[in-house]
Amino acid sequence: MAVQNDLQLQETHPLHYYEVAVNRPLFQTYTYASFQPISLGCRVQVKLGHSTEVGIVVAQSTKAPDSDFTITTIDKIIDPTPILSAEILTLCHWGSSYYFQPLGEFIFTFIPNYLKQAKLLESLYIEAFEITSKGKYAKLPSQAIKQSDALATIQTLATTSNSNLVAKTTLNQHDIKSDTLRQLLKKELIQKSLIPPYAYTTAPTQTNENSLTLNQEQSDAVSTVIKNQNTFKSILLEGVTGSGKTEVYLNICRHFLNQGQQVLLLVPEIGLTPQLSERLQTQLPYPMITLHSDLANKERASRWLQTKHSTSLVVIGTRSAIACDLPKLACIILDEEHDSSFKQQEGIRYHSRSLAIKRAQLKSIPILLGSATPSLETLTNAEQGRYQHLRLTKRATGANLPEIEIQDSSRLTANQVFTDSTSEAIRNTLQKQQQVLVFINRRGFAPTLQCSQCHWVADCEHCDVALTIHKATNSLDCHHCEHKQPIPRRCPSCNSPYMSPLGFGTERIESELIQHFPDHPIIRMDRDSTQNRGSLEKIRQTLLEGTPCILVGTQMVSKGHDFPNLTLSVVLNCDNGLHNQDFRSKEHLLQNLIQVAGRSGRSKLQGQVIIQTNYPDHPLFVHFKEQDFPGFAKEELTHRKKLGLPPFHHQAAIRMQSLMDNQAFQKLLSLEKYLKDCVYAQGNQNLDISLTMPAAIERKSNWYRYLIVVSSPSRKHLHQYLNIAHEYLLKIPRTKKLKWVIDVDPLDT
DNA sequence: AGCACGCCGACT
DNA sequence: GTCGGCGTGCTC
Repeated sequence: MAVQNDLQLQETHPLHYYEVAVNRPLFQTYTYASFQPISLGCRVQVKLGHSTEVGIVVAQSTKAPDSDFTITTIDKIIDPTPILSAEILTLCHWGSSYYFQPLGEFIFTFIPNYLKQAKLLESLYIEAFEITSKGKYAKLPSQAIKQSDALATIQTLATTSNSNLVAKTTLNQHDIKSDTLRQLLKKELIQKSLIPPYAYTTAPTQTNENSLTLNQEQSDAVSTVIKNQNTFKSILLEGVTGSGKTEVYLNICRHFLNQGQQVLLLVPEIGLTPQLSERLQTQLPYPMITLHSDLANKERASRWLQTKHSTSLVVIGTRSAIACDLPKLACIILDEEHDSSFKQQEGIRYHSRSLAIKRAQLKSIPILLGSATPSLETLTNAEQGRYQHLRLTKRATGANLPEIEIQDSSRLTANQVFTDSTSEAIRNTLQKQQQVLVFINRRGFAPTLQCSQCHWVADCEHCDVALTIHKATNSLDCHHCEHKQPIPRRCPSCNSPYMSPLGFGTERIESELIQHFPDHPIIRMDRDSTQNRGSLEKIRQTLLEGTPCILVGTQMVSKGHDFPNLTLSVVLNCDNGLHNQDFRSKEHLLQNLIQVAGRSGRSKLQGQVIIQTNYPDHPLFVHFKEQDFPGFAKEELTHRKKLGLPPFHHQAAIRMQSLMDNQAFQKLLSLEKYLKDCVYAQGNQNLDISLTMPAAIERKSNWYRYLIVVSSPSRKHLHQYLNIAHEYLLKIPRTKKLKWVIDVDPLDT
């Protein structure tokens, strides 16, 4: 072992060794030397291979490396103070090994893009001062008026704000000169830190504490969480739509904030509506930070760095906010815990719910999982006593359950959208000056373009899917890759001019509605219509005004919004959720339907829900009509238990894809054989290894995709075998033509 | 993931 | 003879 730099000059300084993780798919960390001690969690710049990388110091090396390679020194220490706390580092270590993701990449998924470069945060950080313990009781000579004034000012500002740290700019505004501060620093009466600017914490605003009085169930929920203060405890809050979960969250937040502590509120991707943050903001006289995906880079970084500097703080964020630094974290709340957007499906795969629970455990704090329709995993955890199960059974707002009607759509012709009775209901609602929601989980005009003569269908040339017709752009778009093409005039197969759209998407529903209800505004809300910044907000404002109108949209309409004058929800085309091969599709469909139903009649007005289906007798609708999610869950769980499916068996998918159709399949086959041999050799009956099979869409962007599903009732056994599989996979290099990934707790197999 | 190295085939 | 495509292996 040798150190590259000149040791002679540095001899008096001890050499430190650190493990550094970089943002690359490497399943190990690398050891670097430093003449200066560095805190764990700081960013550093290091040479790796032939390039320069930003890395995170994740550990102190326990031993000086004994092999014969040359250790290089760290080029530069980027951060004066860690950007990741020890707690977050521990969480990332756990997550990285639980999910079989490279530590560096895992850590970097939580770091804002702005901080992924080596740029020092000079533009972001500002100087701040706080009084030292020595400074608190210091007696200054009577002629040092400026210094004692300065101390007094810092003291006052510190007590009126929520932090001991007072920004230098603030002090300058109070006529305190830099020179005075320097003298106080020299006497160690104050100390200096670099902190991110405070501009992004919303200042405590006007208090509006005339909160609604809670009913018994609600206040029980609040007190259960408070009672478990400083204890690791998972609590499921199962509250029917409108039962006032938000009030519960609010009161929990208020309690902990009053104590000068912090609360982390995680919400689904599109659930982070201004509505929710406004509500919390006006009800809690404390600062709040929201972290969502479409913030400008710099602003996001600024907010992210800010969270650790403010006591009495609520952070509201999506998935990745689980790893923001909150030293005074007292409680985690995971709203809509069943929502699948908490699971990252691309790139680094992890589930925020699992990380949140792990974090609560590491920190010994309670975690509240809220939902009207809990995931069967969470329900089972509650059932088996691992989580406490609380229920909110009463609609707190006083609104009644919506009237639910299942309409048989099997006799409609191919070009008919609504049954007569549905049209009638829409007309009536508009006549009553109320609003209608039409929900269809498919964007575009129609999902297929077909030749009426020879039944040729326009398929994507890169994927095994049909192209979607988009009238707005007058093109055929693939929803699985970037491919777009013009709509052909004639059939490329038989030259017939009769090409017709098959099926319905939001665009087509919109145009149908415009024909049928020309006197009312039709508003479309899907990914295509909300691409511009602010367009979502504009739609929301229109709906809040209460003008009678029809809102047509995908999934995105069903989350988080609260429009008091919306009284009718119509659900179209949910039938593939009934018969999908994915075992979770029924669970997800019912969760979705109940959520959509919850959109109508949220105020005093009676709500109404119409489902149009070709299978009106499907048992799922019986549960839906009675809003009986627990009943459904019970049946479904019996079924899952019988089949050895989650949550009774834990699963992992080993996914492999290649640009050549055979490669990934062949390599997976040999892994399958290897794993089966291992299981056989050890005589383990506790593990099930599936056959190598094609993914639901076998070819996507020209990648041929296959998977093996490994499952076991024992988490320990599953991971034991995943470790074996992982060892094997590490010998198969991931190249430009072949990729693999282990997907622990997959949501789609 | 980058990047270099090295092996092969093509082309002034 | 050399330019460059791509498969392979390494990064403290």
